[in-house]
Amino acid sequence: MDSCSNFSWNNVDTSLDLNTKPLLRLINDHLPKKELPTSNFSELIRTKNFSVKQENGALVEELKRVSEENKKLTEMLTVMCENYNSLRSQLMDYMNKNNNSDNNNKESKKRKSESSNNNNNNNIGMIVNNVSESSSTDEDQSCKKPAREDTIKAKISRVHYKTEASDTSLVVKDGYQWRKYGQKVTRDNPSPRAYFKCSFAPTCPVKKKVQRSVEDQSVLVATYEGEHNHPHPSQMEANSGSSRGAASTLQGSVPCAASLGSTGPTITLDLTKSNKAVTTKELDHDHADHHKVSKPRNMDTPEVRQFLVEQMASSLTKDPKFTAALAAAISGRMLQPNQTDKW
DNA sequence: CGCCTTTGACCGGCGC
DNA sequence: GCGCCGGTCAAAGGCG
Repeated sequence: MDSCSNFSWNNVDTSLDLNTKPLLRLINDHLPKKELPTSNFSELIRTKNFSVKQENGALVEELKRVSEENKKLTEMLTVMCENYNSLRSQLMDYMNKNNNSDNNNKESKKRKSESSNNNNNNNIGMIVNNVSESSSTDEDQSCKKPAREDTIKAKISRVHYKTEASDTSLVVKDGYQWRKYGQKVTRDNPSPRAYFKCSFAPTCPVKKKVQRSVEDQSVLVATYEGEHNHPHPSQMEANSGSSRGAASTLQGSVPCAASLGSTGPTITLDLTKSNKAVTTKELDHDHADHHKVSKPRNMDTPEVRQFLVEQMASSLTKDPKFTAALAAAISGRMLQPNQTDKW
């Protein structure tokens, strides 16, 4: 959240303007009309004067009541906006403190064994601090992950993959080729954690850990460490003459999508359908060199479209600029009902 | 035969 | 120093 998201509701006229115009129209409709024949005016005065005055008075009273209600609502909105701003500032302070403490923890806890791997990632220059609701286990471990002193921590991104609950494998089809080198049952999570290295290792230092979420067993939490120093397999194939440009668009975006959101890198991919649609057998027919690579053949499927739409919607809703602009637009619409035809 | 997964052993950091 | 724990290694076996 940056200054752009510092949307000040106080700058917006929170007056609700509760349909006072229709009310005035209603009053005018009940008021004596100019075109009344003057000859009948005195008679009309006698017959209708009392009822009109009575109705007029009632409408004026209602107008006063609505105005008071409008004022109260405006005050309530003002209070809410003030509370919102104060809460937001408190949240910002809290997050800043957490980030500082996390960085301190990461620097204090270090293991020698992986320092060399991190050397290869210094050029990445991107630290991802995840605030994920379903990955407290990894959260704790991320504090223990190695971080070289006076160097930038390796890029760590976490991706949530939605899979079928019946799918017991810890295979995440992210398009890259992985070699499993270990599996452990951790203390905080009864589900085993699988350790993968990129098949291009030791050239490529990227590792990933895959573990089912404690809260939702159908969600696979994949934690990526480092960044691939080689092209995405689908991109390699595209470069080598394969005419599947759309495939690289999607698949290459998966690891990178973690940095899409400005508020947090964690994304969730629903692979429930794609798991059925894409099998390794299909891929074997295409390229034996990448026989375990997940590679959707038809990138124009409804699932892919939905995924792209969700990704775009997710990135938009996570963008504070967008939400602020949306809030301002809605406020403007509420305050300017005459311009509704422009929507 | 080569590559992969499995799985028990081992390593190293950390807390007590 | 010891035990716990997460992470890694490497031998054995499976598979195409």
